[in-house]
Amino acid sequence: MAAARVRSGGRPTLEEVAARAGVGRGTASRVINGSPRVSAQTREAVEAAVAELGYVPNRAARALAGNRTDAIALVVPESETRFFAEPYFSDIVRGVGAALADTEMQLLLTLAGNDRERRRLAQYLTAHRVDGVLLVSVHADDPLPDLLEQLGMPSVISGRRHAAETLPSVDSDNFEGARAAVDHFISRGRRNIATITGRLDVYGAQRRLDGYRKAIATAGLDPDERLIAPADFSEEGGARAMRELLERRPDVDAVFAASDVMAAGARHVLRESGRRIPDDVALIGFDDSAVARHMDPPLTSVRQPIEEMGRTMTRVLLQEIASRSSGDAARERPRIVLPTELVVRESS
Amino acid sequence: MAAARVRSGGRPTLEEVAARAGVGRGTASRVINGSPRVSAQTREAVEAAVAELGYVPNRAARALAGNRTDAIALVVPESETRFFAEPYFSDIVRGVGAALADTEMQLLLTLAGNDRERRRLAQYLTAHRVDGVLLVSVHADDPLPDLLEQLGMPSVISGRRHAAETLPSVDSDNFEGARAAVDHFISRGRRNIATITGRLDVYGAQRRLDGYRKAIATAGLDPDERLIAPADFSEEGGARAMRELLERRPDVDAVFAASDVMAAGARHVLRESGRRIPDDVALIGFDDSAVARHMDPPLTSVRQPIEEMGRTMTRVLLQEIASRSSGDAARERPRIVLPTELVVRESS
DNA sequence: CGTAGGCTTGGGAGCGCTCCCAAGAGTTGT
DNA sequence: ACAACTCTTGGGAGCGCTCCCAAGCCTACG
Repeated sequence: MAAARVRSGGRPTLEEVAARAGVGRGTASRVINGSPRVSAQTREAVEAAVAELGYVPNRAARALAGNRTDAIALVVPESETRFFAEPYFSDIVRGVGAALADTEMQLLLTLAGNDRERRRLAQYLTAHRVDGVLLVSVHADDPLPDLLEQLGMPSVISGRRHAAETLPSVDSDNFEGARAAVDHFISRGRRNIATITGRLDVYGAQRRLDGYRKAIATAGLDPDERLIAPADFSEEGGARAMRELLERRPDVDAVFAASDVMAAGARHVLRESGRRIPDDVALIGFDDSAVARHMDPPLTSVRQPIEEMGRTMTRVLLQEIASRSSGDAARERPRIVLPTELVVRESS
Repeated sequence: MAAARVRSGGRPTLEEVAARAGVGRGTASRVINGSPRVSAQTREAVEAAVAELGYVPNRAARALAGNRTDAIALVVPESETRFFAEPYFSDIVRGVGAALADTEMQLLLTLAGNDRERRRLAQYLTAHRVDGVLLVSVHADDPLPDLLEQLGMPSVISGRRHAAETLPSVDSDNFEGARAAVDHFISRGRRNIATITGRLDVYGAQRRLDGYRKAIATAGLDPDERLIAPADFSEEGGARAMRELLERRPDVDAVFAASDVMAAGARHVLRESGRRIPDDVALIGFDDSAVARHMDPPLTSVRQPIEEMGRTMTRVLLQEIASRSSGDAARERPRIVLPTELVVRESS
């Protein structure tokens, strides 16, 4: 009878498991936490009791007694949720989820708005709510990372804020991705290669521009600054930048846009100007999002391993947490860069 | 000095706040939880102490003592994460986040895989991990909803499993959305209107088909079953269905696809067959996703208020939780349906 | 045969908070 | 002047678990 398994409305406690197994509370705890200091026989008895009672440890009690929460937070800037909506968000989450699957860790999702809110957030996160924090899509002047660092909260950042990032970070190889895109143009005979950049206060956007420049220089092409149009990652910004480009260098025959969405804006302007893609102007984007696959013609794009970034960030964070609690104070701060990949479609 | 604010490595406790304010622990607790049974003067003193010490209540202790967690879980079927990736996931999350913003509630993200995993999940969720559950994108035969219901866990489901949904639910008006799409075709003079359906074991897909049928019937058009092609929400399925349609009724002049992704597949086939959109065949999708905006030509689509669904689900859940704890056992199960909207673009 | 040391084991203390009872203070009514 | 209430307040008990100390048993060694 099911009723025999539970006391009045409650779920079984450790105490009950211990009683059922005929051992003490401490011993039962040891078994459940996988301590080696238990005899095989006792372990079996406790495990049987756990199974029979359907015992699941009470997280709150554990957290209170053990001074940890077995939870990590994924902090997403609210303003950019839509912006990064595309596959980004769900892919990151899938990666994080995968890395957490075999763990007891829970994932807390936190949408943080403005800077004031983020400052308060640091307080809350530190007040024993989570064991660690995953920071996604952080701006150069975000106060949160530094606050968390000061408060001693294990944290990992996706991308970086700048070249000298102090937090453990997991980034994709924006530089090489951009370079591969431009090299691809060059290998197909393009010579007047332009780029539309993202907001250059975002480190990744800067790196993409660096990669573009490097490829142009390596190929011995003329590094004309008029071929570089700054934008802001938006479709409209991409369109505007493309118009400038056409005006300054009507002979442009290839455009590397630092995001698929900007490429979509550029495509629109190119069409309006009567140019064919890829015949007259080749086009490459960045992100390999759904937009790229469904564009007409399908857009060649630089793929970032988003899901793997999520997985890697999580692994790094778990290590960070583990090393923190085992007292190795002076751990190396990992700074991981994952490779990007050029997905060639019909726009180039 | 910052060090003066904290004891050896720890954060301030209620006890310390009480001492600082010169009151008892119970009184401090009352102030922090907004009980009215405190004098204005005392309240002020405690609030000052809270501010000075930067006190933040310890969640674990609260959860343990209060037998609640102040957290709700958002359960997302892992297999469909990619499928529903589009705006869906992030929009739902944004809605949920917005509804939770003024609350102390935390959002737990749970990716659940297969049925076995979901069964275990019910155990875990019930073991005092969360106060309530938000179920997103649930199949008709998912064991989780019933389990949660049996276990007495407050839950809200997005969409429904079938017409006789027993859980509180928030759905969009699939029926009217489909009807509006078909009416739009009719008002523009289309007569041979086909539909590509989603998996019909998904209630929403069934309702979209019902709406299509209703519109056809109301307009007095010939309800030819050959104009109905079943698919599975995938791009490839959409393409296959479109091929069948063209074979059975080459004179088709309008297609309502039950998802944008299927519409993209259909578009491909229509192009291949030499038909122009919308001149020869008009096309409407469902979801109003990024794919729709970037398709060529931009796709007319039925927009669902996803973010609002997230917000509403959350509100309903919070009410459910509140009523549960205040003991109104026999509460009405809300079943909310939010309106959809036809976003007209160039494909129709 | 005595003692040191290794394994297991039981259970006390305590994590920080909420709940609730009882006591003190102040009011009102008779 | 006293009983009957109401409003505040303090603090004990206890939520379920982990940590850790001490005790009980054995085995091994001098």
